[in-house]
Amino acid sequence: MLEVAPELIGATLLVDGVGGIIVELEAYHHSEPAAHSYIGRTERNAVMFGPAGYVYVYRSYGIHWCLNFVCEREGSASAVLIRALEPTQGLAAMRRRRGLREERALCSGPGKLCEALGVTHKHNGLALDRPPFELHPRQSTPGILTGPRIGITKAVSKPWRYGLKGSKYLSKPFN
DNA sequence: TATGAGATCAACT
DNA sequence: GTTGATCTCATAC
Repeated sequence: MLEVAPELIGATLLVDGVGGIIVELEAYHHSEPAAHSYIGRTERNAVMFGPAGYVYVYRSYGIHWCLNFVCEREGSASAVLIRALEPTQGLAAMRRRRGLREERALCSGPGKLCEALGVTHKHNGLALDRPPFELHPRQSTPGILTGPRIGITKAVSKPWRYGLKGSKYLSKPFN
């Protein structure tokens, strides 16, 4: 999973033809307390215990949705949280859903990203290679930054946050 | 610019 | 009953 996560940086994610380039994500593994799958399989996180290439969506703070890709590794439940995109496709649709905002604020965070792409719990458990999802591998290897994860209260120090170097669309800058 | 509160709900204890 | 992988807006420097 830690090998797969950086590969997704620079890839293009589309939902129903709307989306962009993944510029930031975080890795979660069920062996560390910050992950939802840490405690074990429950109704909510069941998708993470399934095969790779599926989407896990959950509600955060009662308000927002967060989008994850399941990355199976040796049968363990692991996933990457998609934290930010660089919007490239369907800008008009994203603005309509998010309200009029500056472009760099459309997808610069997990909750914003889901709202912009129209992702909700209805997408939980869907396959990444089937409609409405589309995932295109990147063409070249970009500069990748790593750092501690954001917005969690456990295992804060693990440097499992990945970002696209120099991107203006990160939820928060890397140091 | 920086900090702080409020929104709002599903899953967990 | 509590908590959280968040965001936005208001108020205070």
